[in-house]
Amino acid sequence: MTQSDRVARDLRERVESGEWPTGRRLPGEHQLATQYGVSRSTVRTALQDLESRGLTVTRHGSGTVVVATGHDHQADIRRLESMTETIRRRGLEPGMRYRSISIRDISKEEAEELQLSPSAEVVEIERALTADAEVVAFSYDVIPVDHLGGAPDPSEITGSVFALLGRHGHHVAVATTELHAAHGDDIGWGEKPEDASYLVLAQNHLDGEGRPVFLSSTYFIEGRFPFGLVRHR
Amino acid sequence: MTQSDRVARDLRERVESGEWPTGRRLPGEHQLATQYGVSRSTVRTALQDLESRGLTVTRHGSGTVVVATGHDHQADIRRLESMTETIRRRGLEPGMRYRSISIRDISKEEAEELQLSPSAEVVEIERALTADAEVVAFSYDVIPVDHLGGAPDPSEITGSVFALLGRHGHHVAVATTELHAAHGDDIGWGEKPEDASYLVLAQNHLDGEGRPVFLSSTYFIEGRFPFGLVRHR
DNA sequence: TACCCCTATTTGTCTGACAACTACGGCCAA
DNA sequence: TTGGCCGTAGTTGTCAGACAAATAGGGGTA
Repeated sequence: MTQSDRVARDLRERVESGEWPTGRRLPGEHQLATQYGVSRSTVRTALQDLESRGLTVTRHGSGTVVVATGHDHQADIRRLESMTETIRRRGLEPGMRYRSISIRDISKEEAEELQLSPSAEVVEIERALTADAEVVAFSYDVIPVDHLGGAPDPSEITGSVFALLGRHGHHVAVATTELHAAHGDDIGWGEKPEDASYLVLAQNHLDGEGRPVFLSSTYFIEGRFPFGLVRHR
Repeated sequence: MTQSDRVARDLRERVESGEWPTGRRLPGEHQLATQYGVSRSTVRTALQDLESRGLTVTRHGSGTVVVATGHDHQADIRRLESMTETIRRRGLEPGMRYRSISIRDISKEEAEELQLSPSAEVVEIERALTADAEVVAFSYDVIPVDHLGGAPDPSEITGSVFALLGRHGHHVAVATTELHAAHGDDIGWGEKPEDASYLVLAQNHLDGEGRPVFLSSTYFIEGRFPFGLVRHR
């Protein structure tokens, strides 16, 4: 956690709290620097973070104005975090219902995406994600057995896959994601809405050096988990 | 277009071209600065741009490593641009088929989102977006009449809504977006796939000072227009 | 009223320096 | 041999001060 991270986080919270409403100009960089007791370059780094999130727009000679105060009740789809974190952030109690944990041979496509030998083995986890005991998504995770130090004990697999892999030294940094929409009775299991639509996130999770860590496909039940983002030029 | 923008664009192109494959470390900031003939702070600004797009990860004391070379055939959903630009960027010929252009009273929800009086009037445009003559999405745009300087001549409404509003002094800077999934026969019209799923972008476009400019809901036919992004911590 | 110009303010860039962190190799002891 | 400690070189983070470039606003003039 660097200085500019701290300043950026504080500024984000102040913007999201509405201290400066939409359209208002923020104090100048020099003023913010003296207020926070840091240099102007540190403030500039923090302000670039806000702009990259689409909260502000900075223009040469003019200043930094707030264009969006952020979306409290929506999950920012650009932000990568475990589903557990995302649900808890919204004030709900996360939970999971496992359907199956199995070990099988890797498929050809998976081997290519994970940059593994076609003879490798993977753990496939099928589970439903719940928020306050209501199912919000169905998730299929594909984890190389080698990344877990051999065939795992099923009892070891609880909670966040991020945390599980972190215990084995694989720390997820980014995820390349494809967005899709789907519907049909062949999606999900158990109690689920009639004729639901699903927002699908097909993801390949990478560590800090770009090495593939694991794959996941998550089917969010439409209406139960709004996703939002701020797009910008 | 600033110096750091130029450096950032060039670095992006080099990363996307595969000059440094995934996992490779970029040259140090000092080296890049001398190569580009700019200061290190300018290079840092450019590198922060790459990181904010999820292409790289920079760590204190270690360096900047490429974690994703970018997705050529996918549209980056974080990037706000007109559909015309997005389609052309993929090497396809964009087109539009208008279904209706009508003027009606604003709804209560729309008035709130656009921060307008409940008695204002809006132009509603229904149209299909095509790429190489194939329909890829159905779009519903809602534009305040006042932003067009009074009731528009229907012949004036051609091409990008962004360009249309730009001619009237309203320049879109960001868009707050909700993501949804949908399906059903009541979506779209004319020739369309049987029982298709749709990825829905419900957007509120804002200008450089955070003022609402116009609303749009776009229904992308699943499979015809892949959206991607890089999520990161 | 419209236009121009000047000025104060603000962001963009530069230079040089030091602090903080990381990776790596060598060394030593078990 | 193996494991851990330590020093060193290289890298990013932060600092200070300065000037360049762009913008916004006020005042004067035609």
